[in-house]
Amino acid sequence: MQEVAKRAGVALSTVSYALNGTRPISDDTRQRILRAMDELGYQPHAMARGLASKRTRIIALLFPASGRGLGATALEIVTGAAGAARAMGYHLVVWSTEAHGVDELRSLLSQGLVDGVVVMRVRLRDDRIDLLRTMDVPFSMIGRTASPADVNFADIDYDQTTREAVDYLVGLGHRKIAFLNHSRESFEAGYGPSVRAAGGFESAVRSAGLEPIMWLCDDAPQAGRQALDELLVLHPDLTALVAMNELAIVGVMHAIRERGWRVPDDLSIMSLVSAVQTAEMTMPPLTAMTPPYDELGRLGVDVLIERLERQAAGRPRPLQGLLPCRLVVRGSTAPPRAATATPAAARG
Amino acid sequence: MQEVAKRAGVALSTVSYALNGTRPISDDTRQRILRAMDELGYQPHAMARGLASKRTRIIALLFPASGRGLGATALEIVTGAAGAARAMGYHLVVWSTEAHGVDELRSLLSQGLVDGVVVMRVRLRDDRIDLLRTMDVPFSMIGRTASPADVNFADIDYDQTTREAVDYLVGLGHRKIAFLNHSRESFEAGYGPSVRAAGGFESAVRSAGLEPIMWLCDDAPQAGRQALDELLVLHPDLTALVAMNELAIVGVMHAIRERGWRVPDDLSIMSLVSAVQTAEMTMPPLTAMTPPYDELGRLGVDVLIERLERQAAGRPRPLQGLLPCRLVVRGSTAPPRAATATPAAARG
DNA sequence: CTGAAAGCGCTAACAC
DNA sequence: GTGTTAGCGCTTTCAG
Repeated sequence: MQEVAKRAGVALSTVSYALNGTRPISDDTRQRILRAMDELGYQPHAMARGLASKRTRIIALLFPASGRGLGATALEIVTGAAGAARAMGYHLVVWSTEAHGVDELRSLLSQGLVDGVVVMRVRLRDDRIDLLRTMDVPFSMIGRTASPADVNFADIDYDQTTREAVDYLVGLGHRKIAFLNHSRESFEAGYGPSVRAAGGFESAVRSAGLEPIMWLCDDAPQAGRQALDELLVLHPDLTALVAMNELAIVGVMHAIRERGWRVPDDLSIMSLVSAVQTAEMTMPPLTAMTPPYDELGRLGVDVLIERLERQAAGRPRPLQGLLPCRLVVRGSTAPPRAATATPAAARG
Repeated sequence: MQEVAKRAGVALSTVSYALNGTRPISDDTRQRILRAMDELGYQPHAMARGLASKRTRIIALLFPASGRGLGATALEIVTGAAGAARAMGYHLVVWSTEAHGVDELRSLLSQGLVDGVVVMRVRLRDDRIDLLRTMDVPFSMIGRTASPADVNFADIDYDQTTREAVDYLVGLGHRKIAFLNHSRESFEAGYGPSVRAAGGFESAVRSAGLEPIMWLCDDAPQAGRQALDELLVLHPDLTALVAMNELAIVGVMHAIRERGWRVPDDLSIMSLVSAVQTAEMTMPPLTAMTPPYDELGRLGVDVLIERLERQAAGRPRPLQGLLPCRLVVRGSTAPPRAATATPAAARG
């Protein structure tokens, strides 16, 4: 740094100011400094900066170690988060502390390595969030706790997403649409996605003048099969199904085939929050509301850094971003058959 | 730290030595120090340690930003790597520099933030590896370049994995087994997995006294369909198929259904390097050789840290770990039908 | 804007 | 083992 200063013909402290923008610097001087840095291939030493400034420019991403149930999903979030951090001049460390619990998180935080934390996969009641609050560590969430009023977060707009899915099906002419939600446990536990999607479904269906049909279903092929059978007993005139559960959909589609029906001719299927990769693993590929997971990761980091840099003094109001899923039409949806004929009769 | 020393009744430097194990310390003293640290809730400051010791205890994971083609896979590697790093007292930062290229990587490395790098998804010829070599940054690879002789790496044992798959099918009684490999381009480019799997297939099949049938196929349902049709023209008595390509398998299975055949009765299907999540997305779920991706990530970190800590002076010899996939039998494989009847005739 | 200087919290060398 | 001390490479304050 001394060398840079010398080469640019300025004081060492001026170089520092130019680097952090801590103090205004004339454009001419800044250019000279930047050139000097370039010529010498100078890169500020991250640790020294961190030690001196008490701002490490490192943030942590807390993610679930469990893995199952969120393969491609979580990766996209990580990718998006890493990209956003990088773009803002931050580094992203990953901490998968779910296994080791809150104590480990506490000790990690005490090391002073990170300026803030992005918490993935928050639960409605979340120890990690409580800890972050009491330790007064800046953080943002991807997802929401039960009471996120004063916190920066990024989440999927489940309500809006479900509405759009229903609207699309209604637009195709469907009048009898069922919603296969997550499991009963998660719904009754108040799990955000389940609850908000249910709300969106009901209001969208009602405003189309239809009757809401919701079914709770575990995420397994066998559960999906059974759900379809039961649904068709109660509503034999069903023409479309919206589902939150990818593995359940596999079962549903198989059950449909066994009846001699076809997707989408006899029943349209729509996957609700489904990553590209899984939507294309079925035959036909699934029309889906695809979540912008990378943007979600990006936004999670953005709101944290916003909090870090601009909300340092006086907290204006939390930044909360809701991202809707994007409709991707593939092969599993179509207008319903003529209402007069049942599928079996129609083909028979 | 001063406080810890005071409370334990020792010198500040002794606390430091106890912390890093830089110098032998009596058990009694160590216990007193540890207790004092515990009581005061002391945590060493990561950045200060890093600055003073020139060892940051942070390593970077370089991963492909591209995302597609490796959803759940890559996540498991990240998870495994993060866990291993954590267990060894390291932090893991993620750098997805593929987009920004080698220049960005260079500047990242110059910041002195990391002690070493784990490179994911290495290509046969890889700029990133070249850069790491010239900058003399310790690194390990997950996967292999063309000439990995002197480097620490962790990779899947494709050869062994393919052998085991073939052996399993031969054990079931199959005598006519085809191998659906990756695309022609990747095979001809010498892409490691394609080439090594092909080698394993050929040698396993030959040692069972059978004829190797390999087909190159893009990773898309349509390509899979076509491949199956073509294969069955040339080898109508095929009873089993081993495939590297998950999306191609989707097409294969669909083509089989359209012929009125069933999996596994008329044709056994085996997925070669298939994550759990995708293997369970089909009906029937796929018997697969499942890669231990989390262990791969873990091992990648382990061999890097080994290099960092023990190979500091005098490089004994590189640590190179090959992990075989694990056979998971699901519903897509079975003994072949009696060889005398073709499937169609058998059912007709 | 300059130049000098005091840390940031630790490591590691030194003399004892 | 102890106690002391000189940095690590930067930020930031201070007087000019």
